[in-house]
Formats: sequence, structure tokens, C-alpha cells
Amino acid sequence: MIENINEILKKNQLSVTDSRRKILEMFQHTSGALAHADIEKQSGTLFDRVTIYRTLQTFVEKGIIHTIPTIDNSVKYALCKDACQAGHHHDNHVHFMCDECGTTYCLNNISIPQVQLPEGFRSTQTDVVVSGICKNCND
Amino acid sequence: MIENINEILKKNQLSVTDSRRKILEMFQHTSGALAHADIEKQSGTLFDRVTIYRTLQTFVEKGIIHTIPTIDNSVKYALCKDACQAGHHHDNHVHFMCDECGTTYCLNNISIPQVQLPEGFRSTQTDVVVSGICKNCND
DNA sequence: ATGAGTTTGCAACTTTGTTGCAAAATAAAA
DNA sequence: TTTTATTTTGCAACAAAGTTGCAAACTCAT
Ligand SMILES: [Mn+2]
Ligand SMILES: [Mn+2]
Ligand SMILES: [Zn+2]
Ligand SMILES: [Zn+2]
Repeated sequence: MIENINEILKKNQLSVTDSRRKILEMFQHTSGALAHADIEKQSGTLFDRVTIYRTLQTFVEKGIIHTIPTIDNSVKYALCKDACQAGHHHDNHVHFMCDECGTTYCLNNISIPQVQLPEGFRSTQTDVVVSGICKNCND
Repeated sequence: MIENINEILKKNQLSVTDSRRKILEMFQHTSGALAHADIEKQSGTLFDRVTIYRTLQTFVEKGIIHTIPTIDNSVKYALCKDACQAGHHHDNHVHFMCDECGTTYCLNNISIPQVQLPEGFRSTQTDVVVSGICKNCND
């Protein structure tokens, strides 16, 4: 797994540093999405707030993670599963936010439905965010 | 139109004040959505930043306006067209954000498509945000 | 017109995010 | 392995966004 992380960083022409390894590891070890605050909490005093901001930004630019729009307008991030490239993301899946536990899921197998737009509107991207009760909280 | 505004406020058991009238008027006079910053700019020194926050919050609670999730995670608001009630919104329409002019539209006639969820997930709300080029910018 | 109740503006504060720069760490070259 | 060039980090200072308490101003019912 650690090997894997180094490979991912190198493959994206990023020098391998402590903070990048740790943060990437956090994403691999969680099923849902992470907010900046989550990472800050989990890492304690390990690295600076600013470093987290910059690392997340770098990962998004490289296509390693993607941002997720949320109803409460907080910023969440999750690993890209698809073959996302630097500058071009292809995360065309539905996201789910649980009202009870707060977890945000990437539903990688549920693809975005086609939306019929009015005359004159051209779409380049469609985001779908479903909220409700997740599998865990339903049992 | 002014009459209308007073009626809306009274119908929602809100006392009629300058700031509430002006802010509601702004929403009626715009085709798209408004952010807190837009209102602050348009109103200049007319009323305090804090008043705008509180007014927007009140309007959302009363079902007069609704929030819109955005890709850049900024908070936008627009008038409720449907019969939204205090505590329960029914704005089941698609939202469109123009990459060029930045306008956010409520596509009130385009209804939210049904999304097939995995076993165990129960949905209570679905938000769809389409981005691209709007009618105005396409011509 | 009066008074109870609501709303507003101000000030002070917290939280979130950004920027410049020197020190430290990494990767490449010798 | 040692040296050097490049990148990344932490710190400090700052800017933007949002919250809270409270006294003064306003609204509305009597
Ligand atoms: Mn995702
Ligand atoms: Mn809308
Ligand atoms: Zn849950
Ligand atoms: Zn446009």
C-alpha cells in the first residue's frame, strides 16, 4: 500500500513528501469523502494548515482527487477512481450525502442521468448530489 | 409589485422592514440567483452586512428563497416559485451555472431525473447542477 | 400615542482561506 | 557520497466570510 502511494505521486511528477504521503493515505483509508477540517483533525499538529490547503489543491490539479459540491456548501474531496488526468477530470458519478452520519459517498457505478436543457443552453458538466439515509444508517 | 412584496412578508408573519423589502425586491428584479456579496454590492451602505445574513436566513426558513449548491462552493439564493412552506422546500428543479457570465438560473420547468440508488440507500432530496454556456452567452 | 416585542447596526470575535518569504527537504548532478 | 538546484514547508501576516451579544431604533397591535 505504501509502495502504491509513492507510485501514484511519482506517476504524477510530484516529489514524495511526508505530508503528501499521509494525506493520500487518509483518502485511501476512508470509504467516503474528506473535508479540509477532517484532515486537519486527523493529522493533529503533524503539518501546517497551509500545507493541507496546498496539498489538496495540487492533488485536484493532478487529477488524484476531485471536489464534490454539497448542499451545505462545504468543500469535500474524494479519490478519483476513473482515469482522471491533470487538468481533465472524468468523475461522472452521483454523490450521496447521509443526513444522519454525514458521510459523503462516491457512487462510482451510478452514472449521471441525461438532462434535457432549454433551447440555447449548452452543458459541459452535470453534478448530481443525492441526500438521504445511507446503507449503514438504514440497517 | 411593491404591494406584492408587503403581502409576501405579511403572509409569512414577518414584520415589514426596509431591508427585507429591498432585498426581496432585488430577488424579484433579477432573473438569476444572488449571492450574499451581490446583495452587499447592490445595496452599498444602505444596510449592514449582518442584516443581510440574517435576512437571507429568515427568508430561507420561511420558504421565500432557497439555497443553490454550486461547484465552486459559494452560497447562492433564488426565489422559490413552488409552494414552499416554512421548514419544507419543494424546489425540485435543475439549476444551471454559466461558465462565461457566471449567472445561475433556476430551470423551473426542468424537473429532477430519477436516480437509481444502490441497495440500502434511501433518498430524501436530489440536487442537479448543470454548468456550461447559457442562452445569452451562446447567441 | 403608548408600550411590548422585533429588528437593526455596531463592535468584537471566530473560522476559513490566501500570500510572501526564509528554512528545510527532496531530487538531480557531480 | 557529497554537492547543488529545485521544490516544498512552516511561519507570520493578512483578507474574506460568517457569528454573537447588546443597546438603540423600529414595527405593529392596543
Ligand atoms: Mn466522487
Ligand atoms: Mn432554484
Ligand atoms: Zn449514514
Ligand atoms: Zn451566460
